[in-house]
Amino acid sequence: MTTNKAKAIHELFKNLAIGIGEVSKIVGVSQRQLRYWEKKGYIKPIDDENAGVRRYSLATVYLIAFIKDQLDEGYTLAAAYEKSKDVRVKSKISRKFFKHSFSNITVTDYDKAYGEIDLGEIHSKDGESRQLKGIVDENGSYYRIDE
DNA sequence: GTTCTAACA
DNA sequence: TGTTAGAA
Repeated sequence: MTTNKAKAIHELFKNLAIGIGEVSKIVGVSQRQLRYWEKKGYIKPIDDENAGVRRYSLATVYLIAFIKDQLDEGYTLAAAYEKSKDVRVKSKISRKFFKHSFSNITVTDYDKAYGEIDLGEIHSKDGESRQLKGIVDENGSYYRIDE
């Protein structure tokens, strides 16, 4: 796939929006609740030029679904929202960390999906530089340090 | 037919 | 929070 195509699809997803009725029906949260959550500042509809109707981004729909799940598990709305913020930052940290690490994967067995992931350099106090590898092979998955 | 706000249950 | 009214 060309990067242009990938970008176009990314744009498409970014611009996807669904109305309150459908969100309510799909996620199982009443429209009343959605408007209430908005008033409390937990969710925000897409800034729409033709004001009058709420439209939610895909990301917001996922947030709504997450909050709904937490609510079903007994958390309060406030607690559910705090938790959503927590997973949001942690995901972001994860992405930032792995983004630069997973570029180098060597396949050692295509059929069995074995390989070695270059996780980057290890800077030890003795000044030595070593490579950290994530290995997936017949022994499972584990780390290995290469000289 | 859908969504809006506001108000009452 | 559900539901309903009346308007857009």
